[in-house]
Amino acid sequence: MIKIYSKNISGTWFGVGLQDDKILGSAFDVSQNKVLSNLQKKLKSNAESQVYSQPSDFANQLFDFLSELFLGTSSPSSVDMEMRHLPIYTQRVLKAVACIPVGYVASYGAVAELVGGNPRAVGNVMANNPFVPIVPCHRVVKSDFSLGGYGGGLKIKLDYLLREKQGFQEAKNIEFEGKQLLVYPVERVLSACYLF
DNA sequence: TGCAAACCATAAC
DNA sequence: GTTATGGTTTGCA
Repeated sequence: MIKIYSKNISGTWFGVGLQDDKILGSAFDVSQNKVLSNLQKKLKSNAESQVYSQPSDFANQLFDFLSELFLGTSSPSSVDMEMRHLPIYTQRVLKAVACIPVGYVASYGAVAELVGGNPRAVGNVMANNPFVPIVPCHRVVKSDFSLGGYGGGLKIKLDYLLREKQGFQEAKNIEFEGKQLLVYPVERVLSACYLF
């Protein structure tokens, strides 16, 4: 049985789907209904789910973590995400994107080079990301540093990146499964945005 | 700039 | 099996 919880933290609704204390999916939105329907859509469709009005202790811990992620004050650390039911490729993309640090962005193409496949395939995974914002899909942008797309709308994506701005200057490499991924400071995206 | 074509994993039929 | 669909990229006019 999948347990679904939701909670409002300073104006934003967060939701999680849990199974045996592992996260099956998470979401956020300004509307509670949207969070819930979003979540139901993303969870394993075969299993039954139940929506609870009061968060469990464990769910509350997660919500605190989610809101820190949302504010840009925490890194996507090691929460137990249940993704074994997802296609292998999807899992690889999600794990790779989870490695992009706060304050940096990577392009769809760069991620594709890292895990195989092509940029559109990466975009597809992002579009169906079950673990927002734990897997920071907002940190994946187009190769020309324009935003690309975002499930909740581009404004949400931009706001997110603004909050995460750290003042980094240089691009750097991060490591994933022995390979390198080149990530750029968020500022690169923002300066591209201010042009219009 | 703008457009067309290639790209490739998924989900839906 | 086959097809349609992208949160892309690249090249070329």
